[in-house]
Amino acid sequence: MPASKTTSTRRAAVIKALAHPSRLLIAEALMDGEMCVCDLKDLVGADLSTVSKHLSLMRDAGVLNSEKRGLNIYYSLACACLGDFLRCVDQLAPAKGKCTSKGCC
Amino acid sequence: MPASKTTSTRRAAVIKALAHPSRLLIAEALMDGEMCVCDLKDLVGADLSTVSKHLSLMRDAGVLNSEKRGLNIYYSLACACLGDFLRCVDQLAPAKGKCTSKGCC
DNA sequence: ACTTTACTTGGTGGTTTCGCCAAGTATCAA
DNA sequence: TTGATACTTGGCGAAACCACCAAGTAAAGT
Repeated sequence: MPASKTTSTRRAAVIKALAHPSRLLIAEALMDGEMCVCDLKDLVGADLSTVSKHLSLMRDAGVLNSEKRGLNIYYSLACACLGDFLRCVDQLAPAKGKCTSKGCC
Repeated sequence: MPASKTTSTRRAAVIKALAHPSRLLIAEALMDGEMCVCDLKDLVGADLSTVSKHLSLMRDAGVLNSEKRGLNIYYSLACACLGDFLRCVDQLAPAKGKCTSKGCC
């Protein structure tokens, strides 16, 4: 069945939440487990408010969950499937050449 | 191993190429096989120049291939992995609720 | 109550993206 | 070679995005 326009729009909103270097870096880091905002700030190296806005955006898109414990707010991946997602991305943007890795295309 | 900033930037560039409703719609349509620009124009419902620019962007990002045959230029997916990619996206943005489908999370 | 720490929200200016129109290129047919 | 079709490229205004600063909120310690 062909995808409808509304389906594509909904999916694109999720993809957009990952389509920024800092946001993707955050998501990749969270694959190893939850982190608080201050740790992610150090990772990204941007202003705290900037990181916070990235995190809110990703949470609103459904990519992240957040939980407050004491003074800290811990963010975690909403879904463990990010690895498959990135495997596809890396096939599309190989370091060199075109889809030469095993099992690709 | 943790992802580096340059890795995230390279990946984000690919993801960005799919992070737009019209571009994603195009990619989804091409899962069923190649199409020429004029067919994709009808699918998207935008100006021909707009569609052409979306296609160029996706090709430059490595998502699409293009081949000229006669007057037409046929675009096709560069990688068959898009299905896995979208499966993950749909888990992140379920129509309702949170990751309730089988095999998710 | 006051301070500190951790984070969010509002605002702002600079950059990027987006979609259309107009003009250009390339291929094929007559 | 003239014309038609298929697509690309340049340019422009409108909208969205991004990163910082400043100010606000919330929990915990003193």
